[in-house]
Amino acid sequence: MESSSNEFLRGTLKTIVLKLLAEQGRMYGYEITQSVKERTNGEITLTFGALYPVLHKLEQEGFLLTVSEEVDGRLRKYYSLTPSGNESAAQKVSDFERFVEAMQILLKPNAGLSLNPI
Amino acid sequence: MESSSNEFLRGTLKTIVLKLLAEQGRMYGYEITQSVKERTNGEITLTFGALYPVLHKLEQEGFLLTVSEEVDGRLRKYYSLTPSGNESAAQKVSDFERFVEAMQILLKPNAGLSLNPI
DNA sequence: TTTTTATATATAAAAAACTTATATATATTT
DNA sequence: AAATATATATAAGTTTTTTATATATAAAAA
Repeated sequence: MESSSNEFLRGTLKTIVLKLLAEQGRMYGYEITQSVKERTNGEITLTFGALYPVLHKLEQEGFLLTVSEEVDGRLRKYYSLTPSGNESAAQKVSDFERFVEAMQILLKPNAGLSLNPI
Repeated sequence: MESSSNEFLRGTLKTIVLKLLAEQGRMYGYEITQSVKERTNGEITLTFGALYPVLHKLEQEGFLLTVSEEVDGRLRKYYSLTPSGNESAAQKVSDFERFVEAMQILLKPNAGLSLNPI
């Protein structure tokens, strides 16, 4: 099964959200999912069930501010970073880069691996 | 708090274990934790509470075989890959590489980020 | 000689994260 | 009129991971 959902996404959701907001200034939930999908050509897909709890948690932690606006009769909730949210964004991105470097050490091509052995 | 434990490790545990076994042939649990710690200079640390359930799950799924051996009066449980475990290892490593590429698109340096703003 | 550290596996309880399903509602397209 | 796209959100359930605990031997240090 495992659907199209990516197991590696676990633990990176906050990082993605913080970084996008740092870059874009403000975004609403639906916009975040669409942006991630488009920019990664569908490779990474955020589900609403995962995204909204993360947004609420980040807000609780003091990393996000929200402003609700009515657009075309629908309510939109814009999220933007607080100063500590901005710090956290930069920190998490650099933490992720370090983690990936460590993973590359472990996963670099070596003996023993072959997807299609003869 | 968040200890030394890495949030990004979530979702990559199976991949690490499968890849190490693909490379080393066979390893025991303790050896896996030590190997990961040494090779990543302490950047990635696997806890036993996380590792053993993963090993047992991979065994259940038919990816691992175990052989117990007594060494110096202590019991050691060696894990090695089945053919499908070997396939899974290669698959997961390449899935991870794809995921990282997608993440790099999202996290690449752009406007809005500064860890130490003036 | 006793305690601590290193080696070695494992489970249980609890917390956290994530998936899947569901609810609600408007606007646009077919 | 129905389906699709836009928009936010919660609840139930599952999975994953953390933290704590249990057990045991060997070697090193105090």
